Amino acid sequence: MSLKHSKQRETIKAFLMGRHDHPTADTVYMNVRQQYPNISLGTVYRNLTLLADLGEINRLRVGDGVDHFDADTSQHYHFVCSECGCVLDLDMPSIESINDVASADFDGMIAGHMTYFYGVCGQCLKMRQPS
Amino acid sequence: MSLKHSKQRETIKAFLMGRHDHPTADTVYMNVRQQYPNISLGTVYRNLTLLADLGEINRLRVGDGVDHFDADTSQHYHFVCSECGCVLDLDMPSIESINDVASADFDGMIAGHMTYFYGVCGQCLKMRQPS
DNA sequence: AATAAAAATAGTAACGATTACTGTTTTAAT
DNA sequence: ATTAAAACAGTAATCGTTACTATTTTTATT
Repeated sequence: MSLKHSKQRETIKAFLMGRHDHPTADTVYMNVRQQYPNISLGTVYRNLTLLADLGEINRLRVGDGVDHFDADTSQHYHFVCSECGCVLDLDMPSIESINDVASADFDGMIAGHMTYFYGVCGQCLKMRQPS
Repeated sequence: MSLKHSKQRETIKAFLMGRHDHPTADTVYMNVRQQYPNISLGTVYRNLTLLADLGEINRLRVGDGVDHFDADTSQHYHFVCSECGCVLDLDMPSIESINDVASADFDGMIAGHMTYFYGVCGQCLKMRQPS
C-alpha cells in the first residue's frame, strides 16, 4: 500500500495547516468543498484518518463527541470552552512528569496521557454582563 | 420534576457500585437484564444520564468512542489499555495543580481538567512472550 | 383503600458521526 | 501507451446514543 499523491489530501492538509481552531471533519468538508465542489465526505474522513495514522496531524477527542483535527503535531495542551465549545491551544510547559506519578504504583506500562482543560474562554467571559 | 423511585434505576446503581471496571451502557444493559429481562436500553441510558447529572455516578470519556460509567465519584484518575481496552483506576495523588500551570498564561477561566493515561496494562504485559 | 397527576417505563424510531462498500477515475511505475 | 495499485465520489450501513409515544408505576391526596 504505497501512498500515492492526491490533490484532495494535499488540500485537506493545507487547509488544516492554515487553521488553529481544530476543526471537525465536517468543517474541513465544508471548507475544502469550496475548492473541490464535489469532494466527498468519505474522502475527507479517509484522508484525515490517514494523515493522523501517518502522524502528520493529530486527532483530538475533547469529550464533545466529535473528533477535532490539528495540524500542529508538536506536544501541547488544549482547552475546551464549556459555553461556546471552542478548542484553544494552551501555552504551557509540558507536564509529562505526571506519567511518572501515575506509574509509581501501577503494574502496567504507561506510555502517555491525554489531558485537556475546560472552563470558560476569554471571549465568553467578556460576553458575561457584570452582575 | 421531582424524582420518583424506580426499581430499574436502583438496580442500575447497585450494579455499577459492585463493579470497578467502568462498564459501558451496553454492558450495564446486558447485566441488569438478567434481573429485569425486559428492561429497555433506553431506560438504561436515561438512568445513567440522570444519575450522572445528579452526581451519583461519573461518565468517563477515555477516547474509545464509548461512554464508560463509574460509581466511584471520588476524585481519581484512569488508565486505558491500548491492547485490551480495559479501563483501570489509578492509585495516585491528585494533580489538580496542573490547573494552575494551565491558567498561568491563559485569559479564560479554567475550571478543571480531564486526564487519562494510556499504555499496556499489567495483564497484557504478562501475555507478551519474552522475546 | 380509591383517585389522580406526575414520573418512569418498554419498545421503537430517529439521529449524528463515522466507516464500509462499489464502480469509476487518477496516479505512477513499467 | 499500458497497467496495476491507490484514491476517488457517491451512497449505504453501522454504532452509540437520544427522542418519541402509548402504557405502567409511583406517590401524594382524599
